[in-house]
Amino acid sequence: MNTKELIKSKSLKFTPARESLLEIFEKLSKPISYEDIKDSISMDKATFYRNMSAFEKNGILKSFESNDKKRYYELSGSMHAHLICTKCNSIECLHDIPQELFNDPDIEGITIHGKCKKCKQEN
Amino acid sequence: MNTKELIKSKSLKFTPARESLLEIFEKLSKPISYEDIKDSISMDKATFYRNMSAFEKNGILKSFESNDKKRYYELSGSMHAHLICTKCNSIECLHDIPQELFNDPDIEGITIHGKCKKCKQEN
DNA sequence: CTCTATGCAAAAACTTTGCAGGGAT
DNA sequence: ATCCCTGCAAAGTTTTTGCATAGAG
Repeated sequence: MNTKELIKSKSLKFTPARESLLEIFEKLSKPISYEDIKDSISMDKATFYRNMSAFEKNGILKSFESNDKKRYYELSGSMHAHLICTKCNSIECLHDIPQELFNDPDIEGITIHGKCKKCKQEN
Repeated sequence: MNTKELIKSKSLKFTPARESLLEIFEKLSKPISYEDIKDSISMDKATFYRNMSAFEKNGILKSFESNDKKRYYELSGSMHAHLICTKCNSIECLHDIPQELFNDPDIEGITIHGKCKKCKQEN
């Protein structure tokens, strides 16, 4: 299903703003905050957040709050854990976390707090 | 080590504000936000946050950002995971998480996202 | 044509900072 | 007496809301 079909399948209107947002999410495939992409999208922050909200409500995206007080959004497809660096606040997707953990239907997400590779070296 | 000794061991001044804060943390032993206790402490929010910061810098407390955009603080003693409810944002300490996970010195904290007991029933 | 989406500006929610006065050691 | 701590008010940061206009279906 392409971007247009995905959007229309949720009875949402297909607009340039929404198309560009989903393309960015598919291309980067990592959690993204408004701050991360505000310079590469040409839309007001209200539009960004309202679309995030619409996408999340329709199951296209999921989101979480990081340690830097920003909300991060990502496509809701793959189940994986996140590592949030306790020093630099960077976010890394952990695709090699024991998949059994996610077999528990009660677990919707896992976040590990620790140092990222870069900050670990600098210690 | 009592409250006074703990504070002085960090070369911090022992004040009524700090004493009452640590007593609350010891009594409740769960993650606490400013909102949670603002009515039961008689101190300005600036004092609360500045003391949280001082305690955290000295290893007395640790903190994390929850899904409700509030920062939660707790005593840094025990290693346990947290369950943050994806529906009501309540926070629960999970003391029965496989302790092996915490043997990895790189793991400083674990957060599980899912429904709390109460919200699970209501589904 | 109708209803949703967008931009702009203002508000909201939580935390931090500046400054002057007060208190611990 | 010296610094650190505190309260108050103002500013900072991120996200949300109100309202008028534009655009999708």
